[in-house]
Amino acid sequence: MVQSDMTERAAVPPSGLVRTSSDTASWHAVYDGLHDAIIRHRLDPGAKLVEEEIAEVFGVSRTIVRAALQALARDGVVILQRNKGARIAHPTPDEAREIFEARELIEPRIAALAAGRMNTGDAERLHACLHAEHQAMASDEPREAVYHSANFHRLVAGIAGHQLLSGILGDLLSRSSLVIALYWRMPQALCENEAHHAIVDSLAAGDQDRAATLMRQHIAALLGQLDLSERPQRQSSLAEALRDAARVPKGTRVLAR
Amino acid sequence: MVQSDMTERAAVPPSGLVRTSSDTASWHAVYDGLHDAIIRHRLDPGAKLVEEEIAEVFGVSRTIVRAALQALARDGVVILQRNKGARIAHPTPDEAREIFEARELIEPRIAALAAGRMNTGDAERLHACLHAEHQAMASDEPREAVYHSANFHRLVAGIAGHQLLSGILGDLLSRSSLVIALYWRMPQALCENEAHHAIVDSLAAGDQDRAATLMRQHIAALLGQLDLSERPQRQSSLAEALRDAARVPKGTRVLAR
DNA sequence: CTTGCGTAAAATGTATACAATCGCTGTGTT
DNA sequence: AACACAGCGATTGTATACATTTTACGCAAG
Repeated sequence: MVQSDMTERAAVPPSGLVRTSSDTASWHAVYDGLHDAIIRHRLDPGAKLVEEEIAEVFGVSRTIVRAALQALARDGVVILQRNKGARIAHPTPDEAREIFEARELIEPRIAALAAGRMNTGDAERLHACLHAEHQAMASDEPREAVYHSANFHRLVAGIAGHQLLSGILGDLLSRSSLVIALYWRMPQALCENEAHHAIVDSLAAGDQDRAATLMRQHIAALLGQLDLSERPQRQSSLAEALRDAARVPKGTRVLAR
Repeated sequence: MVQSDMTERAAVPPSGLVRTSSDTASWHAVYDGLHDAIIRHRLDPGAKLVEEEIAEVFGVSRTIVRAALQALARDGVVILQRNKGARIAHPTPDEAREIFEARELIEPRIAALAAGRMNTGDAERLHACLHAEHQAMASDEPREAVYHSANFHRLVAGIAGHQLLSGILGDLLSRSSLVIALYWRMPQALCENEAHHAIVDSLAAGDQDRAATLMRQHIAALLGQLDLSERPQRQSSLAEALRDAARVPKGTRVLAR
């Protein structure tokens, strides 16, 4: 879904019409590709992002890649260190807590707003999302399930119709994805998408108070399922914990499946 | 406070030591300069920002300026349009409402957190800020007063000790500055910094509930003092409303006083 | 006087070249 | 064997050149 066949350079347009314009900034493609790879856990927290490699994969110059990395850095999913390059963010337990505290503050309001603006199409989309999440679970693909779970929250935010809060929450959800990759306790694998079902019900019923309450409880429960016991400083600074040698064998093209 | 004497080029370091390192990204200087100029209303909403001009003022290449502009765009204080360049953002009434609604949600929580972490130094700084605001008012400099007013909220956020929420609020405050420039009803000029005094009192008393309540009421009052009656689409798209001909006479160096 | 078009100037988009820095590796010393 | 350090390759930082696009201007036709 990232890109079709970017291994071979500039991707010449099929027809004669060149259409060089495209009113969206050209780094959006790189941004989207990296963002997707990050929140779907195809790149691990802390992983190094080398500009040249990314540029080659997407068939653009480092100029464009840098713009994309800077945007991702402002989203909080990438960390930029001067002269040291870019890495996938690696939230500390404190940061993880702050992210979920912020969600606990914002999402109940979003749920309440959404409850007041639901239409049939919205309900349909929410159910489709829940179905996808359930199916991923059934297929034993927890990564996909977590991804769809986050999408559920994005959908609700879209329904709420508050551009600003939706945008803020979007960033929080992206970072939540990193937090889950790091601190999620798998044990009770079948989390509790019951919560999502209950939220959909309250939304469909237009019950703003109940939607807000359920959402707040849901976020609190999620936070409770994280293991935020202080690990040591974690890789980086101590010989980089063997340079991730195990998970990225050596010259593995870590991007582009 | 932005820069000392930027009319003449690159600001050569005073001593022989060149100090090329500086672990902060080099576009920060440009970012800070522009950001300060924007939130202090030295640049008006909607104003064009030409890369080459800015580059000349700060003595850097367009590469750096572009990075700064992109960062400002993600803050929501600058708008980037492909092939059309950058402009100071010009929030619509809807966006203005959303900004203050978000503040109404977030700032009470921040106030409550701050009330639980006050120390004497904090109280001192808050009082100093209030004093600066009052003095600016007395000197008939409403711009400065509004600036210090925003700083008051930034200070409270700093005391709260929640990095994430502070960061989010920082962006909201920057955008609020634009909203105020556009929609503030001056009539009752001496706004009501009584509200700020009352908030400081509740913070110093460590009364979390009262701090939260007062803050919520304060934000609501601010929102009420805006005139968000729908103006037409406002400049841009209709011959740019004469290209600001009135306020920027022609080749005026709009930056650098 | 207005409208339309074509050319020129200005501004932005992108790639590339080169400089600066980092981090690894191998060599020598204690 | 452990450590320090010099050198080199890899990577990032910044400026600049060039392509593309927008915008401004002038001239002619209606």
